[in-house]
Amino acid sequence: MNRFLSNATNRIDAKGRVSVPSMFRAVLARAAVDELYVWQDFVFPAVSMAGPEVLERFERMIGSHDPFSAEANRMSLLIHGGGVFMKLDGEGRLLVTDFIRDFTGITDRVTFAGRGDHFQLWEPAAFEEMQARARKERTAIS
Amino acid sequence: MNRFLSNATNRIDAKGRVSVPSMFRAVLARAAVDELYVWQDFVFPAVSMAGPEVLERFERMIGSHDPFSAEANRMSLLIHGGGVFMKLDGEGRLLVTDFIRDFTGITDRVTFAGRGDHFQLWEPAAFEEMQARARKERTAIS
DNA sequence: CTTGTTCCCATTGACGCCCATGGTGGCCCA
DNA sequence: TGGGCCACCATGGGCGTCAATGGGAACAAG
Repeated sequence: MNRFLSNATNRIDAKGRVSVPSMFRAVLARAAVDELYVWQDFVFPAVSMAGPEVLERFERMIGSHDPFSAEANRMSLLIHGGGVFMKLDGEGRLLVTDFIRDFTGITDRVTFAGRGDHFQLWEPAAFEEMQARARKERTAIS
Repeated sequence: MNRFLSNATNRIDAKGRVSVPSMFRAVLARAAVDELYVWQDFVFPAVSMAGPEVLERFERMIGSHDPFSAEANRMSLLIHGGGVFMKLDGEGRLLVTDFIRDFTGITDRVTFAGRGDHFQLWEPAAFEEMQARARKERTAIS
């Protein structure tokens, strides 16, 4: 399946690197993505990653607004100002930068969470708590 | 019949595997499912399994919301972040991962419970208790 | 020169794939 | 109807491969 699914928690090593779960790397490889667009989530204290086509989608969304509107400005601020490009090393690891740490509260462990067309990096406890809350607040799904 | 019915309890072996009851495997085979969508139930401490079409049903449900809404985000957190794909081994067994254990409390035995269009994995005692409670609280069916 | 970053290589444990065994129930045949 | 044979299911374990992790050394940046 060609989606980002499930969650897994990996350790950050002494150099600040963490392995991206192989399942996610497989999805990226299938889409021939080697440079990741990374942005700070708009709702949760998590950092999201996906191929560059997501950035393009965001930009088209901005483009559909009046470029001088406050709305378009806010969007650009989040999408461009709150985003970076990153690449994985030869072993499929990424460097957990301050950009990621400050926004998520991640220290020594990272929870990767699939979100369909992208995946996210969470501080493990924050992810647990948010998922539990989502389960409670859910309006009937099935 | 092409439904998941009845329940059975199997032992987890030293490598953390457990046989899926042949009755359930037969239903999967008839539906030509070889990759299972597995999700953490939204109500009970059980994980559910079914073919990928269930995930697609969930995703259509998300798709009917504004993709940036908190509601859509919560749903995705459960459906994508709380779901995995799994496959059975050549003997029809599945690996009981931490993803399953942590959520269900399963340790060395698994109760499989048919639920019509899907089936669930329970910690045996939790299943007993929940079934007993359902029997009490049932509102007249017929 | 010092610090942080990237590219390699090493290790260990987990997982996938394969084959083996025992036990139970069903089926056939006498 | 009883006995025995056979098939299938649940379970156990070997072994090769790959993922996750650790660390060295070359390299670039300040």
